[in-house]
Amino acid sequence: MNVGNLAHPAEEVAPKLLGAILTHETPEGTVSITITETEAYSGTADPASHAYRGRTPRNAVMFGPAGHLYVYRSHGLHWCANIVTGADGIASAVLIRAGRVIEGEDLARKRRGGTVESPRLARGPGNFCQALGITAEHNGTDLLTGASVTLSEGEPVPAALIRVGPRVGVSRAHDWQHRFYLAGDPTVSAYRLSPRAQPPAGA
DNA sequence: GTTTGGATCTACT
DNA sequence: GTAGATCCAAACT
Repeated sequence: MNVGNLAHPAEEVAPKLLGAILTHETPEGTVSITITETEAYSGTADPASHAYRGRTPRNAVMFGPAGHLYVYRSHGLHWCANIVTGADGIASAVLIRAGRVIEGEDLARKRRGGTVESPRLARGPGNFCQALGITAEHNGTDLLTGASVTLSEGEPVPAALIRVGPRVGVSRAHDWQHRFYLAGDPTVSAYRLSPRAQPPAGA
């Protein structure tokens, strides 16, 4: 994974991020997680995107250059991490929904409370951030300039294992085929639709 | 200044 | 399966 690859629309970058590795180095230790599930939030035309209503102080990072980390708090409790993609000025980002811990599992489990099964350590956006130790202070971090959080290329993922599906947990445009995940991976959650999601037409 | 809604997760029934 | 926890930011009056 490199800057060139990231400077494309989120829906193009999202599948390429599968198999990539996010590493967070802290005084406590290092945790590395292979990304197994992503979701694309594509510009101001996406009703579910934070950038839908234009640039605001909170989502300003999304409008910046690719390769930065956009962290925000959801429901007052959880942190969600996005990797900003697209050219500078284009609000495009990929939400990291799930991953598999490949290094520092003990530390990740400790952050999650100590009694979490391995496949669950980084399952779900909030849990992913918790396991990796991502908080608001990492918002705006440049993943490509040697900060504590870095993005690196993992083992190539067979294209046949990459699946596309509707987005989960969003209240609008949840049927956009912008969710990408590795087929059969135990760390990928089979989440229900958001309670606020609009029911399918005709249901 | 006030209100409302949200890209979630966990626990309990 | 269902409800609750819990905080911030954007939009509106």
